[in-house]
Amino acid sequence: MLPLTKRQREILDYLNEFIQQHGYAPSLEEIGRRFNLSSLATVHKHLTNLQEKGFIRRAWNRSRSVELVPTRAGGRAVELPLLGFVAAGVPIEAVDPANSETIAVPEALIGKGDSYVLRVKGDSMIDEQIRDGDFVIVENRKSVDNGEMVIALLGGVDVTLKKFYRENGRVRLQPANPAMQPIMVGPNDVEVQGVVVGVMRKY
Amino acid sequence: MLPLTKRQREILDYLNEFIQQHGYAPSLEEIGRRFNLSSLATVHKHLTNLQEKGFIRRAWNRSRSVELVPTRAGGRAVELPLLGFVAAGVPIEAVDPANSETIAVPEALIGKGDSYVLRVKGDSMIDEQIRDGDFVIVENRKSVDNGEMVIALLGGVDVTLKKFYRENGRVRLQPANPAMQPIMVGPNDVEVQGVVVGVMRKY
DNA sequence: AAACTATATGCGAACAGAAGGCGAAGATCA
DNA sequence: TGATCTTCGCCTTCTGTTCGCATATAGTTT
Repeated sequence: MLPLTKRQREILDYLNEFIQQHGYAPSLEEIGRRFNLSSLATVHKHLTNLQEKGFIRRAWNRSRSVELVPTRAGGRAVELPLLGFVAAGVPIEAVDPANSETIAVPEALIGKGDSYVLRVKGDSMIDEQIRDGDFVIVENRKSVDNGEMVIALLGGVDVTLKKFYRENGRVRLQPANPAMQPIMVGPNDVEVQGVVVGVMRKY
Repeated sequence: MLPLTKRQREILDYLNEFIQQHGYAPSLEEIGRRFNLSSLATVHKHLTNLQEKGFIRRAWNRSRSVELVPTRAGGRAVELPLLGFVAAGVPIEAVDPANSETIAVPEALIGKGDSYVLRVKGDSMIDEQIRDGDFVIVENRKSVDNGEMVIALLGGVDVTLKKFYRENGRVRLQPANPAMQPIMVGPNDVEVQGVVVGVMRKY
């Protein structure tokens, strides 16, 4: 779908609005009146251009036969930084934040605060329906509720993806893979770097 | 994709912002004004460089024909229709397509053809890391490779989410839940309505 | 350190083609 | 028949392209 010029965009927007409002397309004369065009030829040429660029369809020589082609552009989404990988027991392979990649994430999947995205390496969370290669959206906050999935910094070194439980003054970090053991630590040995609020996967 | 200079980055960001805001690309003159460049030749050369480095596309000698090339992992997002629910053995609770909801999906998760989104009901695909409540992005195509996950129409009635295998001239529809049995049918009893190309989940 | 080279950045002017516009006449549809 | 769409020729304005020239800037070689 080719890019539009300013005028073409204005006209397309008008078509959109008109059809939305009336349920049928405007006539050439109506379009022309809206834009103070005295010649229908001008309007006709515009429609032809819009058609060639793939934004509308028209039946030949039919009144008000303009149809909008669904545009599938620009939803509400945010570009979040893709900071690197996370795996059980391995530090994040940090990417230089300056020229890091970003990835578009639907706003619906994002929490309130700052967020970023990590790519999952390995199957440590397989029983939580997170697999190798998935993108996890992480909200940057320290406060965690029991059972939430967190990015945890262990002893200042290892960064892992685990479920978080407070138990008798200690903290249990629970992998979701039956082949792996939970980790019990004191509350001071673990620092929560963020909470997983969403997951995306591409096949 | 080659690294950008400071100036090139500034200009690319401006293009991004302008297109986002107006729905069409700026003219050379507008770009020049924004950066206090008195010569269009300068702007033109910048665009040429951006194009050679692979960040934009341009049609030759066409007005406002700059297009942003989606970056590797990032890109933009698209509003796809949220058509309803899908579960094992229960038809899609179809929503009127005219005034259906939409949901923003990163372009990176979407296939080539038309796509839509369904919400998963039940845990029939739990072993494929798809759980109750997940959003699956479905590409609208009939051709399936072995092992792909499909939206299948059975006997013209039931719509289910299953993995698809061709075996000895028959078709096996495999749920990914050990508590459920695979379904064997003839190739004419099953119609593939689409292929799952992505998953999104919100906690 | 100095010389060199390639690239990026910048200017202004001349030019060519695309986009936008006009009016009139003809063609179709309902 | 009346409402609409199509086509044609011609014009103006907008916009992109090219050319020659000049100055930074960074990396390489001597």
